Amino acid sequence: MTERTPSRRTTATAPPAFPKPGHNHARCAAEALGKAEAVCAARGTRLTEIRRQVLETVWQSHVPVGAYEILAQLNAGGGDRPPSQNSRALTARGGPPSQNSRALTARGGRHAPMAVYRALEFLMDNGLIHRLASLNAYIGCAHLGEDPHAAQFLICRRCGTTAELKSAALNRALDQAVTERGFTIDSQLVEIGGICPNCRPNHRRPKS
Amino acid sequence: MTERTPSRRTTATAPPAFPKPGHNHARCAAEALGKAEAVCAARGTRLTEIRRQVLETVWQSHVPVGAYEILAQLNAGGGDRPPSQNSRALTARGGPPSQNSRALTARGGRHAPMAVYRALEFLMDNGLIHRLASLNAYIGCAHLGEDPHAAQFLICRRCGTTAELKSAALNRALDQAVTERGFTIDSQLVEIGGICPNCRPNHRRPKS
DNA sequence: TTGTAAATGTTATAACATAACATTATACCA
DNA sequence: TGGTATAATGTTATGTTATAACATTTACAA
Ligand SMILES: [Zn+2]
Ligand SMILES: [Zn+2]
Ligand SMILES: [Zn+2]
Ligand SMILES: [Zn+2]
Repeated sequence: MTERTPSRRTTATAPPAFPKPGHNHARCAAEALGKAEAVCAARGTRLTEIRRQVLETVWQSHVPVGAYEILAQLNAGGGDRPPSQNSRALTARGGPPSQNSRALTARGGRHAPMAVYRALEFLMDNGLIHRLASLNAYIGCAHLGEDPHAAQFLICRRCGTTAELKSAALNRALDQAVTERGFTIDSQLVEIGGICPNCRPNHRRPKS
Repeated sequence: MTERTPSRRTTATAPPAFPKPGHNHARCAAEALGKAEAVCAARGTRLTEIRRQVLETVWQSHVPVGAYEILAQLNAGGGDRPPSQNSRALTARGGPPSQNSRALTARGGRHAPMAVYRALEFLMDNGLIHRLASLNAYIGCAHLGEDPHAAQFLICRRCGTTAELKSAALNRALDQAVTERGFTIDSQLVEIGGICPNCRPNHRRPKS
């Protein structure tokens, strides 16, 4: 790999900045929902009410969200949820002891876990969300409308914010290292944990 | 077992071959156990009986194994190893292993899940095994004795055989792609699914 | 010996996910 | 429009993976 010289030319892809704390996230979500509609229309699949609700919940932030947390939000009244704190990626699952999930399945909420998992499956099948195996959680796809793609993720262990990376160089390196061993890739899972630029203000930036 | 003579001597970097079906795996396991002893001795940690049993179970093949499968094998007398030097009466409740895991915790097996998870935690902390997040399963570390390292895994979806890769080039590419975004890596998770050379005999080899 | 830290035992439950079948909604055609 | 096939959702139950909390035993050495 050559040295990265910060050339002024805007040749390559635009700088995919890590999601910043103050950004207009309502716009992220609105755009994502809009594109999701388009994707489903193009594919002839139906973005039903519950699927849309789950997708909205996933897009409430750039922090991955677990299936049962989605369920809780749906059952707590769906749309006008309070800006609840991230419960993942922090050391503890702070907060009051969650309700008994078995009780929820019986009666008490409007939806059972199956409803959420089915919606998540649909959204993944249609390339609208990704699952993060290291967290057992889900996040909206940052490259909607593109073909199903292998993605990499950067997960901040402090704030939980997760960015989707689509590095061609990384994919090349991966492909080469693997092919050398006679292996044929079907799927890849790349999840990088660490500290994001927002959580380490005095980080060394590639000065531009 | 078609004896494929290793015709040419490898010239360049020794290709860390994917584990072959007919290889002398008893040797893999024996070596791993031996090195594990050394590692623990060097670190001043104790490779106790149950930890050794779990490590042996993990090393029974190159296919990752789940915690509850390890538990079942332990409780089935899996490693029929004489309990040497352990005066602790093994609370000998004989009896057939139940299917129900909850029953196991109560009574019926010799160990509860906690015992296995604790052993797994110890083995991971000491760099003796890795956890595969995409499978919720565990595999012996292929680079024992080296410092705690970031590893990548190639997982055959047909035979389950999993190889540990330690590609410097891949790590470089990863590091660059991540650093460009101002991210600092703590941990990495790279799990590649696909077909291994043993399961695709007519693959194109880098014939030299 | 005896105190202490490490290890293990024990019980309970949390957290994540799927199987199986019933019911309702939707689309599409006659 | 009505019928019917399919998709979607509801419902109940259970499977699978992992951890919390506290009791007891063991190893080790002062
Ligand atoms: Zn945003
Ligand atoms: Zn952060
Ligand atoms: Zn082997
Ligand atoms: Zn294979």
